This record gives sequence, structure tokens and C-alpha cells, in this order.
Amino acid sequence: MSANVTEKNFASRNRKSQRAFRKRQLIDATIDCIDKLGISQTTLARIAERAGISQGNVVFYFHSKDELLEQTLHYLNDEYTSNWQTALDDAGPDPLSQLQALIEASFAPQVFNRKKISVWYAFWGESRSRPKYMRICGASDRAFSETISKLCQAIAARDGSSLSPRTAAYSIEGMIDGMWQNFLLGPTGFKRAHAISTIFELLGSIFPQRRQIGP
Amino acid sequence: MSANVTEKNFASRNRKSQRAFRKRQLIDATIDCIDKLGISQTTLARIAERAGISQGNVVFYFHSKDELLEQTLHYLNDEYTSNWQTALDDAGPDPLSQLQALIEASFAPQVFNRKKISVWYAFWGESRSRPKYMRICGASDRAFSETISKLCQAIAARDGSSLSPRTAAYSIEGMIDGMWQNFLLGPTGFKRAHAISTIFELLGSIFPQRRQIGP
DNA sequence: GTCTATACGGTGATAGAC
DNA sequence: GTCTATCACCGTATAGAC
Repeated sequence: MSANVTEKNFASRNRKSQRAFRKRQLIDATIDCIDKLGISQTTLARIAERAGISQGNVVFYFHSKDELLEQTLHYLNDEYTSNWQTALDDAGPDPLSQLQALIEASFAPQVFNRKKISVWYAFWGESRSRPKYMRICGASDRAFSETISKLCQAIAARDGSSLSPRTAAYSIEGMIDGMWQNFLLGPTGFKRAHAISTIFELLGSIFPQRRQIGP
Repeated sequence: MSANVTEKNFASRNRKSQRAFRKRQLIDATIDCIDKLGISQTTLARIAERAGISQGNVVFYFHSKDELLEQTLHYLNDEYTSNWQTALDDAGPDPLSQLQALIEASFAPQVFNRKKISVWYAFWGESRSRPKYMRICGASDRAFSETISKLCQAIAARDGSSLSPRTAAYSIEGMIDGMWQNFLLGPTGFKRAHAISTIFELLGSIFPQRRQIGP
């Protein structure tokens, strides 16, 4: 494993952004390591090697391995959250379009790829022994669930629904989670577009009177 | 963490079952440790302490930590597989009853509890760096998917379906996976019966003409 | 089979030069 | 800020007594 982060324009950065750059660089290296080695084999030495800086410097920026790991989860969580939030904001006022946008966002390459999903699972596997991990992603997880739930209610009220809004919301979230899991663990032929169209088919069955919008 | 495995009738066991007993005892301790400490903090010393035997003796039975971990995943996988296989065998010939039995089996206390699920996630989080893990659970995972898929086809052919059998199967599996995830990471008020009835509601929507059978 | 003692490498964190 | 050198500890695995 060797450094692969570009350092161009390095000297031109000011102190603050230089610090942010280094931190980000280390978080990226941590994600790479957890994916490639598993969390049990992820060490400061290997993270440092991967980032192309010294191990001492890693501690300089993050004080401890625990903090680096927490910040990595935090980064992942922020990325995931802002991804669906942005999609929601850009989707316009129609609740069905919003729901579709949320589903599509769940499969955006930035969040839906084997590396990131592998790291999510690693953190989830540690979450029972580290309540901090649970807390870091808990609030935004709940926000996502509630958003889906409210959209299902709104669509059901307007168009009707073959399921209670609560069950509809569970189904959709479950489908997304299931696709993530299948993507991580299943055969390699998994296609993004197929995942989305499958969930859209489910959507069409739950809300039969919807006007057709998506692909 | 201290020993909690009863050792009654210990002296009366013969060599072979004694060996199996010890191995099982150590696998249980490993599961406990991964759940309570996370896989990154699970060590032979702590497993030994938890099982109430010496660390040297752990290596005597499993040769290496890696092998103990593999055998633990193997045990989990066998338990999970035989659980749904048995439920399927006991369900009679009707495909809808079989599908319902499979769903109910997925939430049997022996497999559906926070400890076991936490350990599954830990292994899944390591699976990309350890192809052996992927192989251990891959075959039986595929068997489960295919069983669900075939049942959906059979039910759809007989009763009709609002979804393609493939999408129906994805939905049901996704719901199960989603419930597992929600149970591990979500609020504590999660109820087994509620999970099952929610999936059954989805089932009722996918196969609308089914005769009502189970709750 | 089971234990204790120990070898030996790796691990997180610190110190201090530049 | 960044590095190298180093520390004290913990990790797996082995050896050998019982």
C-alpha cells in the first residue's frame, strides 16, 4: 500500500486549509485501510503508510487512533447525510419526486460503492461495543427514516396506498438496506440502475395511482 | 468478563464429545467477545478468560486465532442455515406457507438477537479483506435467496402478484435485512412480532389474492 | 488436556531534532 | 508541521511441566 493522494498546490494552501487537507487525507487513508485490511488489522502505521506521511504526524493531527476512527465515521455520516439532503432539496415540491430522489441518492456512486459500504459495516459491527459510534450515526439515521415516513404519508394521503405508510416506509428503507448488503456480499454482477428500477417497481406497487415520473 | 458456561457432567463425557464441547464453549466465548468488545478488541486472552480456560488451551483446540474466527463464522452460518431449512421442511407443501415460515424463521430468537446480529455485521465488515469469510457464508446465502425466489415464482404463478417474482423476492429479502439492521442500530423498542407482521403486510400487498393464513 | 512461562513481533503513543 | 527514534505494553503463538 503506497501513497496515492495528490499533493499538488500543496505549498500554496494557508494553514487552516492545509490542516483540513491533511485530516481529510488521513480519513481517506483510514477508509482505504478498513476496506482493504478490515478494522481489526487497521493500524496507525498502515494508515500513515497509505497516506504517505509519518505515523507520528498522524497522532499530531488526531491525538489518538480512537479519535481518528471516530472522525472517519463522522465524515462518512456527514457525506451520507448531505448526499440525501441535497437530493431532497433539489427534488422540488412533489412528495413522490422527493421520495424517488431519496432512493436514487441512496445509490449515488459517492456513497454506494463497495469500499464505503464495507467500512459502514465495519463500524456497525463495532457499534455495540462503542456507544459513541451509535450516537454519531443515530441522529441522522433517524432523520432519514422520518423523512421517508413523512413522504409515504403524504403520498398515501394524496394518491392512496396498498400499504400503511409505516409499512411502506419500512419496505422502502428495507429494500435500500438490502441492496446495500447484497452489493457488499452478493455476486459481482450487481448494477446500480437495476437496484433503482427494482425499488421503483416496488414503489409502483405500493402507490398504484402515482403518475409515472422516473425511469 | 468471567466464565459462565456450566461444566456439569463434564467428567462423564467421552473424548470426542468433550472435544466438541470445548470447541463450542470457545466459539460461544468468541461470539460474546465480538459482541461486547468489537472484533478489533477481541483477543485470545479475553476469549480464554470469558470461556474460563487458559489461553494456551485455546490454541490447542483451534491452532490459531484465525481458525477460531473462521470456525465461529462457520458455526453462525450453520445455525442460521439449519434454522430456515428446518422451518421450510416443517411448513408443508403450500408455497405461501413456506414463504411465511421462512420469514418467521428469520426472526427466531436464536438467530434474531442483538448479540448474533452484531457478530454478523463484524464479520461482514471484515469480509472484503478476508475472502474466506465471504466464501463461508456465500453458498448458503445464495441458497436462501434462491429459495425465496422460487417460492415467489410459485405463488405468483398460482395466485398472481403485483410485482415480478424477482422484485417480490428482493423486497422480502430486503425487508428482512432491513429489519435486522434496524434492530441492531435503531431504537430499543423493536419488537419481533411487529417485524413479522409488517413483512406479512407487505406480502399481502404483493400477493393480494392469497388466502389469509398466518398473522 | 491443561496449565504457566515466555519468545518475539507489532502497536499506540511520546520525545525531541529539524 | 514533520520526521525519526524509542518506549512500554499487548498480541499471538510456542515450549515444556504436570
